[in-house]
Amino acid sequence: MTTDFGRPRDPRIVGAVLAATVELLGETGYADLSVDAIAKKAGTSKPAIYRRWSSKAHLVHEAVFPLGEATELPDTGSLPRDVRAMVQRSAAFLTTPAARAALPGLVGEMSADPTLHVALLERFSDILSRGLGERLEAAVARGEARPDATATDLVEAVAGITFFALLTHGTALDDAWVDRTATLITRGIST
Amino acid sequence: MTTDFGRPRDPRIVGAVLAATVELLGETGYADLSVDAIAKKAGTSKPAIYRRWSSKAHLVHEAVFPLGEATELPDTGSLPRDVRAMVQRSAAFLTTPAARAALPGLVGEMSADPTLHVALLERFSDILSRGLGERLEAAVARGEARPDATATDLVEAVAGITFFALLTHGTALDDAWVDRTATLITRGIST
Amino acid sequence: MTTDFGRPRDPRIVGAVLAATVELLGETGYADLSVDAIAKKAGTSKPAIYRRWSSKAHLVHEAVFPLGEATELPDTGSLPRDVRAMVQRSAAFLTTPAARAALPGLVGEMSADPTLHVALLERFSDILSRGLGERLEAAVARGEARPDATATDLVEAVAGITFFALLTHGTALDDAWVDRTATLITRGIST
Amino acid sequence: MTTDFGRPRDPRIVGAVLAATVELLGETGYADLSVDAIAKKAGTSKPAIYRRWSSKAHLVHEAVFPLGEATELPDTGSLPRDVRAMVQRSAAFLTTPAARAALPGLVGEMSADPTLHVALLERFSDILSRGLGERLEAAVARGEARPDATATDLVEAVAGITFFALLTHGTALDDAWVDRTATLITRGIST
DNA sequence: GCTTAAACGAGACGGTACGTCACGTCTTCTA
DNA sequence: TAGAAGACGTGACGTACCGTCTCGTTTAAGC
Repeated sequence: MTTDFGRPRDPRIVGAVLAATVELLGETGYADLSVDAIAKKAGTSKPAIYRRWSSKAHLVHEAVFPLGEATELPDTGSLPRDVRAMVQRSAAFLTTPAARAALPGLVGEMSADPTLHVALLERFSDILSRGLGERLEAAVARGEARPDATATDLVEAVAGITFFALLTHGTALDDAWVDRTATLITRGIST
Repeated sequence: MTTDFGRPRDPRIVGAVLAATVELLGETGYADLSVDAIAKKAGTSKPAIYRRWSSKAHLVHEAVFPLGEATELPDTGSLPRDVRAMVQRSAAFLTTPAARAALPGLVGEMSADPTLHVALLERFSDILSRGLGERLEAAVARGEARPDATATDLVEAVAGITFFALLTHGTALDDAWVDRTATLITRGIST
Repeated sequence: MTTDFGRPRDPRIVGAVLAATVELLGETGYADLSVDAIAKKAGTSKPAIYRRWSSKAHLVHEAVFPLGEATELPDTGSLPRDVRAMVQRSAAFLTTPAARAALPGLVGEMSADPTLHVALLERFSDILSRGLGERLEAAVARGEARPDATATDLVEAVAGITFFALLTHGTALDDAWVDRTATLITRGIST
Repeated sequence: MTTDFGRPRDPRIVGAVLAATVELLGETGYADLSVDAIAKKAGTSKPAIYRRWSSKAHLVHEAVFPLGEATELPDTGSLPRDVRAMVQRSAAFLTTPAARAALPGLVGEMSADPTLHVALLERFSDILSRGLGERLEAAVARGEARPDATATDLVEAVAGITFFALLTHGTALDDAWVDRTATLITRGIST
């Protein structure tokens, strides 16, 4: 319940802090990322940051997975192509330097902070599965997918495999990997 | 590079510390787990612990994923049954109270400590994929699996999906989940 | 080089910490004095202490030999009385429970920390020899003291003998001791 | 109560350890002197050291102030010369590199260890005041010293002033200092 | 020559304190 | 009231040294 009185918040601070966070994540990793350092790099102060985000984890979460990142997945009219697009987006999305550095740390803090847990999963599924339900239903109607395949399972498969691959492979996830993974999942839910 | 000289390490300490770690993980979670508390509960001292493990993360990793946990997966002679057994083991294994509490934290520290990264992945793949290569080749020979399906892909699918499900679902992973997931993966690598 | 920005240091902490230090010194001695215990007793924290003093020794030094303890020695107009007053003060000063407990330990740390060395000597000579030079010159002018007697020698004699007596005698230094010592030193620098 | 059985103690160890202690004291000072380092430098082990000395302080005490160091002070037949000899010896004795490094530390541990307290004072007075009583009586008989001057006072003066000078001056105590100090003390106890 | 027992080196042990770090909050002054 | 600055309490970190103990090995004296 913000009041209309008093000095308004400096609108540039949000952007500067998010940018500084992304930069520092790329340079030093999540563990060595201190709020003091972010504040310094953003040219602002710790209280200004905590006025906007309730914890370091929430800040990082928003910096790495910005709102409005996701658009509706293009409807290709074919299940295999749809799945491939999903895997593609998932991989592209998690292999940003900042995401690579931040994700494990965020996951680590999820268990301690239910708020973050919820926020992170929502953001995730928003990005990954926007409009997925209808598309899957259509595929089932076309006879391409099994009727018992759920959107949840599909997201679980795409996100889980991508995340694990991220932890395992030192390298980026190339097109060959995307192809193989998309094939596996597509067949997994096909009739 | 152990010497034969000097007082030998007290053989009871390793066990007591690992047990204390598992207990405390169940009680308090990874973030609130202090080495002092472990030492106290195990009836030993912080230096004695740091003589054996190079960091808290290494200790937890060994406590939660004990060596020799894994045995060869039973060869059922059928790919679907083999995959189901894998998923079953993977789920059973990660839903221990200690594992649930520790895994996110460990993953978080992996990025900061390459040593831990290696150790964790080795432990993981040892437990999950012991003898998997041969089994997959046999399945290919029987015409049950696609020739281009690799053991790595399989492990990635099983471990990734399980891990992600663990983060997502608050509850345990029941038989129905195991069935659905095993089906998805089996079809995914089938001919 | 104090800034005018930021939250100012809580002015009560310095006093509370110094008082707690003196109390604990009386109770437990220098060796068993921990910074944690001081912080607890003073109702503050270790970092707050280390913000103000660079080491335990510096803190103890300031607690035991507070600034402003010394006032100008009363000018009695007679060398014997002046010297007796000095010895008196020196003895009173070093036989405080806190001083008895702390001095040997501080002396022990002087060799390791040049900063402390300087600080301790300055504090000492400030307390003992404030205004001593003029008094000695006057005594020389009156023919009571030898012209070659220096203030340094006088301080060395008073402080050294007192300190050594403190180490040697278990008991306090009584008036008889003060008399004997003052006599020795007075004669020592007399014509 | 040592038995005659068993392997006899290696006679070279005592010497090697004392020598190593003196060397290390000169190099690193008392605070940075660890028993491990002494053992290593002496080519022996910690238990072998603790078999011979009950603590680090006792070892250092014996290393720095070896028994049999003192001989009877030469009887010059004149109080001034006797006192000068005493001051001379006291200064020579405490300005060894090892003594300079060790003394403050030892004094610091005296308060915590009564055994050491006694041992140190005995060693000190043995070295400084061997045969002093008779000499002082003779001086009194000759009318050179006041009848109420005690040997204790004399030792206190010599040792105290020297010790304090040691702490204060960075430099060695030269002949001029010895002269001035001897004069002060001699007059102090003269008729 | 065999036995015995203590000394030996190496190094692990419990204990305890050290000084440092980052968190998220709070308090001052200034704009 | 927001902002920068920076101190606050909390609580854990990993390290260091103490003096003791436990190994397996060596060394002499006594039988």
